[in-house]
Amino acid sequence: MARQAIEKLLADLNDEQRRAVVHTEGPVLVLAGAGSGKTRVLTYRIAYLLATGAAQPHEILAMTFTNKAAEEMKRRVEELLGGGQTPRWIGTFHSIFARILRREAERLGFSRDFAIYDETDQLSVIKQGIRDLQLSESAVEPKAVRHAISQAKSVLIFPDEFERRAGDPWRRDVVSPLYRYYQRFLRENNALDFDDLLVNAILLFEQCPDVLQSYQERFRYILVDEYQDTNRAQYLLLKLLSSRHRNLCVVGDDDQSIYGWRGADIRNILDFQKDFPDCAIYRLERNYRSTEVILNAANSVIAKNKHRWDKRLWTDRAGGEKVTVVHALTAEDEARRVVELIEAEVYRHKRGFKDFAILYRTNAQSRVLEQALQQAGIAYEIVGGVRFFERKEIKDVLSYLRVVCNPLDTFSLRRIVNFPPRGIGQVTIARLEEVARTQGIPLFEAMRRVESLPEIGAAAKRGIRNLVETIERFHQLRGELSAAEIATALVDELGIRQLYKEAGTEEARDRLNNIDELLYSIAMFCRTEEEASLERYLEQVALLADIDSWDDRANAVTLMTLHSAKGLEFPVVFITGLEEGLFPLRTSLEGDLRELEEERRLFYVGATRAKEKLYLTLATYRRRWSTEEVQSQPSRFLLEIDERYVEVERAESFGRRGGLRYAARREEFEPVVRYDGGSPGASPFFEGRRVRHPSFGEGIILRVSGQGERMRLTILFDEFGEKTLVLKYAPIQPL
DNA sequence: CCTGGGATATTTTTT
DNA sequence: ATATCCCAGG
Repeated sequence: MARQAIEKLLADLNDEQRRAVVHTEGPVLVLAGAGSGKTRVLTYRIAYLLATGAAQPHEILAMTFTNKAAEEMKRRVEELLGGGQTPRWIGTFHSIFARILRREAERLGFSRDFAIYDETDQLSVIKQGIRDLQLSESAVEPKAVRHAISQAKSVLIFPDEFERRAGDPWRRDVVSPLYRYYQRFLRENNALDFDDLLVNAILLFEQCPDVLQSYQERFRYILVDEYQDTNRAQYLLLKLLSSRHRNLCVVGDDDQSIYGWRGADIRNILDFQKDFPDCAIYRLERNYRSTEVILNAANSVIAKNKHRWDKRLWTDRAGGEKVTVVHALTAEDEARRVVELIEAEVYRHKRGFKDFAILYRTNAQSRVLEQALQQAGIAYEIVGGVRFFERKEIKDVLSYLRVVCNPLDTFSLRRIVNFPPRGIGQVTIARLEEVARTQGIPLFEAMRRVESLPEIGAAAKRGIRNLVETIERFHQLRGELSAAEIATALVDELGIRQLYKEAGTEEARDRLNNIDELLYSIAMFCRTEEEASLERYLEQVALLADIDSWDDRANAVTLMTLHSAKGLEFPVVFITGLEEGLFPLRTSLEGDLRELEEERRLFYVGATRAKEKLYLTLATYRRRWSTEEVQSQPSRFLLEIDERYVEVERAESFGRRGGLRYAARREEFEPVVRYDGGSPGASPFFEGRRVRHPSFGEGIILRVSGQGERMRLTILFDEFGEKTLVLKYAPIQPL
């Protein structure tokens, strides 16, 4: 490409960015603060490598954290180079190695149709293991076991070693046998979980040096985004793949490491310098995103972390509006106030709804916010939460497709065996499983032999015969028809749409719509992908992140978790639920300091998403799941912000009457560091207050007794008369 | 032996 | 508020 074009490319960058881009040979570590243009460095680096002819598109491997980031990177490289030169190997660790494993599956002794198990699948396997191994069901927490197994895998500890190392009884007698069971189950079902995608890639490379060598040769340049969130297995993969050409460029920020609970290991940055002593280090410390006020406020909080490298982010966007802290009484008030503030911002600064993000620590917080936005008629989009692909009807169809691909997937098979209902109940399934176990064959094989099984009733036999026939027929068709054709024909033949249509309820209509949406998504996939097999579609779905399905062009307010917000930016950001116990989350306060520091980094990530205005909101009263109401103290993060950058709004009254009134006194936050101090503050429930109960309707409080969650209310209901209810158990709402 | 209704337990973040 | 579990009816 012309020298001119290359110079034009480099002209877009500042000095430090440019140095990081043109330093193409050898190991490079880029320490890039929030908003310092690290994605820019990566895309320009790829464009530079291609423009200078240093690399062909297929010789570049780029790892991102989400599929969306990968798409974005491809798009921007194309934009810079005018298309036709897009690297094919840009993606998440999981999708890249899933792809490599499909190519080489046979070398590891499983077939390339392997299923990818998500968390729900994993939990079901573990639950079954608890039953099969006759462990005490009440004493074992499946989630904890899943987590322990996942952690072990991410540092490459397999069942044998796990057993040897298991110190405490829980690991020795519970996790260890379950881990063994779990791995066997996955293998028998031709399935891999997320961790296996990485672990097996390592095993593949270790066992087949020729395979490793071919990929080492191929990938002359390797780039990694969000390096601070990689785990041990990912690090090893990078080391293996880059050892031939040693052109490995990683970009990260230790202050934005927020996936420690998933095995991300900050040591990866330290070890990078140890393993590549000749590595070049570039620091990007100029922030282009936020105002000085926002940046300094965020910096003052993150500075409280002990375990970090000192660095000083700066910006030339001097001044800016102060960060506004909004202290509401209840979560509902908080939501209403957020909506009011959005409306005011739209009016005052002529903003569009897509300029706003509302962030929270837990998905459960989204509901109240959603309701308030709905009432105000503001368009919004929720990222994550109840995921589309986790809805029952979607999982049903996907399970069918999975079984059609891979009949060994007993787990999906069991899910669909009686959907739509075909007269096969638990007893029949149990008997078939018994047959499978005693004969040492997969469940599907047992079902194929149903004719010769006297213990199965005639009606059930007919159902099973039917199911087996359908699956085998579609399994055959896989080669001839596209994924979309198979899915449509299958849904048709099973009468699933019919089923929901006949039900006629609101819920059934939703489900029907979701099915149609799924079929449409498969059709789109077939149109855009080169290799649009059913396997590839299922893989893509399994590896989808919440953020991947976010439509960033819609003019809507975005609601999402702080984790999902990583890497994004918005003119106006609300961080909600800033209460001790919620953010930072209670569990992080009980564990060691590192967990609290990770929460603080999460706060830092959230705050640095804002370009022009940051709001921090909290409520004194919040319901955790449907009934229990907790009273909380302001988050310590609020106290840690340098007060020069903050203004405070505190709601004094309960709302609507005359609007909220505010006092701007920071002392109101002064420290109550413990979460469950339980000082009796203002409760929303007092004599004379009108309230609503879902079954008794509206009423007025006559008497209040007790404190906190044991508070008892005597209420005179308009229609049901006088009743005494315990607040903890009754979903009573103030009006 | 299957089905459906009601009771019960369960929420941290996610590839 | 939702998914899973348990029991009674068909």
